[in-house]
Amino acid sequence: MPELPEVEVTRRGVTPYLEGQIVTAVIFRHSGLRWPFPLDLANHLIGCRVRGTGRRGKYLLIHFDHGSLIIHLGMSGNLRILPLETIPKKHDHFDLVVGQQVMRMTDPRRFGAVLWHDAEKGPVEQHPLLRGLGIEPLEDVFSGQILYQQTRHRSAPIKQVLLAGDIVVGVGNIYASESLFQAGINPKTAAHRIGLARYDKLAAAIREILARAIAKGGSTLRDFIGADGQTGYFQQSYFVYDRAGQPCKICGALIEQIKQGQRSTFYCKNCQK
DNA sequence: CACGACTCCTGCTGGC
DNA sequence: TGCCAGCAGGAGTCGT
Repeated sequence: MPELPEVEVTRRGVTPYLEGQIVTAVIFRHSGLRWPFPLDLANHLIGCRVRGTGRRGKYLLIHFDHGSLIIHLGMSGNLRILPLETIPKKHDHFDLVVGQQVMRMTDPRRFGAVLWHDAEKGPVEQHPLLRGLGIEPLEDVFSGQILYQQTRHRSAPIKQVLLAGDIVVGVGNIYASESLFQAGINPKTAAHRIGLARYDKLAAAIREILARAIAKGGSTLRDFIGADGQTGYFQQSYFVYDRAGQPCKICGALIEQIKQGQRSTFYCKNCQK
């Protein structure tokens, strides 16, 4: 269910239940997801106090004095806060028990991850998975100028450069199509052939679309489940994503669907040049 | 360095 | 109605 907005909404949802609380149990019900679980995690965490949470791209961070838990939700993961006695279901793989609540991770496709980063190895931002990540799209330093500078040697289509995450993080397959539509840029355009003015529009579009999705509580994803278990009302608010063959909401031309790097891209031939 | 193909896994949908 | 190929919101890794 990820995309940056859903991860951020999840982070905000679980934070009040975690912050300042003492971990009383850690339970794994599977040997691992994308990578093996840190099976000795209980030794690191039981009796320790959660200092706060954070996020880097689509990685959710739970900070302790001596290190950080790194959680990725993959394609199908979610975190929920549940009463202690809640019986786990088939794809519930990881529990972090804090006080009278359990933070439970569910992930049917198991593309997610749970990792431990020890503070002795330096700040968590230096973790191998986080080190190479691009800039945060909602921070002030993100701009069209950055996109322009960083793409001068990138001949790949702009859609794939956005998804790669090494220039800007958190723009997933849905919001990549949506932002390119809003900026009027054809997703097939080679990144180094796009000028500063168009990158200014793209940066603004990315920022606006992600911020709006967060404000709506991540409800723009069909099966997004928030930390409180609310499924959110799915609203058909996309301009192009998943609308192949339907009329463009701006010009009426039919929305095209193509494949780029094994992923579907949706765009309007007429509005995006 | 940059790019593109491949891969992990389960569940659901659409076409026959 | 039933079956099954194909596809799904991610992203690390490897070969070129």
